[in-house]
Amino acid sequence: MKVLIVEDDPLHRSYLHEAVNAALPECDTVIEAENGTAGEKLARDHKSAHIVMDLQMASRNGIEAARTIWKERPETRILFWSNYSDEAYVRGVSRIVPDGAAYGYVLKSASDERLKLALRSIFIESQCVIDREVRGLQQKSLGQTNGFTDSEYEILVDIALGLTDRAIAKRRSLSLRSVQNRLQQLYDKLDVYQTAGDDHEDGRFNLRARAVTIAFLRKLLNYSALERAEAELQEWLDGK
Amino acid sequence: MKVLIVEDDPLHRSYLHEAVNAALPECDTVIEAENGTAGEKLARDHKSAHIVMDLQMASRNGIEAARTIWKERPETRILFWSNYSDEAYVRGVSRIVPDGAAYGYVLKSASDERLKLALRSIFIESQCVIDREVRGLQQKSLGQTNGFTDSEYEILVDIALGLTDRAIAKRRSLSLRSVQNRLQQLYDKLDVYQTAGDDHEDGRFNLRARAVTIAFLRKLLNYSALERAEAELQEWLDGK
DNA sequence: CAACAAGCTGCGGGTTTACGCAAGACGGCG
DNA sequence: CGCCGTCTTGCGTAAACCCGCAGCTTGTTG
Repeated sequence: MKVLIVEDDPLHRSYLHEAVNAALPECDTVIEAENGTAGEKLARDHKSAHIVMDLQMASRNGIEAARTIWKERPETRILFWSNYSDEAYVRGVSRIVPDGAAYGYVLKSASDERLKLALRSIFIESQCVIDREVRGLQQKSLGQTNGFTDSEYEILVDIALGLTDRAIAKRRSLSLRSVQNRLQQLYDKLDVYQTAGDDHEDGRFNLRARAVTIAFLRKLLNYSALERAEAELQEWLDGK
Repeated sequence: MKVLIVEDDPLHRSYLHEAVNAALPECDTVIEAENGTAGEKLARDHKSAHIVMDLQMASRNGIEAARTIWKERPETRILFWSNYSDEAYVRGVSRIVPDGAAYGYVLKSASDERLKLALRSIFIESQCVIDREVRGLQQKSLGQTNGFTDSEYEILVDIALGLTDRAIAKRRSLSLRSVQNRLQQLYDKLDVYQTAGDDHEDGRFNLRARAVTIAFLRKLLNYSALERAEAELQEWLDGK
């Protein structure tokens, strides 16, 4: 059994290496990549079906790498090992995991024990292991309570990219008015109107920009999500 | 001589601990804090004048911690040790360093050697040590070439926060028109108009939102900068 | 099938933005 | 001092945005 570690921080990488050795005696080879691009290549070359992947790497982040790897061989088991549980990451991951694939999401702050357990569960037992904290987010996020619909999230991304209403309408094949409807929905959910009783309309916000800000502060968006969205946008722009 | 390490990743913390021991035999005590708040407290209690500080910590980030520490004792020597050289960080740091203070900025990707050298230079020789890569940014950023004026940066932050033109005008004591002038200046510099010959006005951007996006993608802004700006904004809102 | 909720769309109008034009204000500099 | 560049401000306009109102299309449910 082979395990591929994709992680750009050398300290974390060697820590992982050790953890894998300790948790998986049945593993005979451990290979390492220090960024997403190299990770993809190694995964392809070695046909390795067991990967531990950092999100947030400089060159090509974990989500992108995972997506292409899963596209080639959906049965690959991937354990995401991340510093953060930003909703943006969680959403990004659950968007790309193939049906029935075994994967995991463990925070770097988890104990050695927890990490080892997750390694065994996923790689040996083919079970999904999602960190408790992440799980909470997932439920809230994908359930409708206080969570965002896909369409809401979609426009959020679109305005974060800086598109005009008209451009969004074109991209998503909607009428102008529908786009604006969704925007209002979004504004409601993000509670953008928090001015808390300003008598004289004084410190009003620019709703569109404010929504993006709040989404960022709440980690609904983060750099990585923006980056991916921007790439998709460029693709679309080129396509037509 | 005492050294305080403020760093939330345990692996990095122990690595630093070792590095300090190896580089500074004259150091007899090393204390550790795992977030900014604890770091401030320890710095105060121990009157420690030598600090290694991570930027980007969950609870209270390095820039904030450094600011309050320097406010209390400006002669403190601080070595910032960060994963990234985002312009937002660089600008944030150079904004708070007191006149004549010795400080350093070293990237986590630097070699052991470089780190140890920096530790000695700053803590023993009281010299500033700025990572080459960071230095480059600083020059470009603070020099006028391709860099952003303070007023430009200010307005960038204001629209990123989601303020309206009117609110910005009030906050910065400007006329509406001046705010809009500065915005245009900003749009120019950020090169927001990149649509590269769209015949039929098709995929136009919302300039205001797009500017923020581009700033984020270029790391002129990041989460930490936004967070700080938001805090300042709330202060201002409460104040009047 | 009727009833109803949820989403799409057009119309209309009040506000905010983006920006050209042009008149001061201020700070060097020969 | 007069000239010049930079910054500020007001006026005015076209476009974009926010959003209430209302008619339609669907999918769902009793």
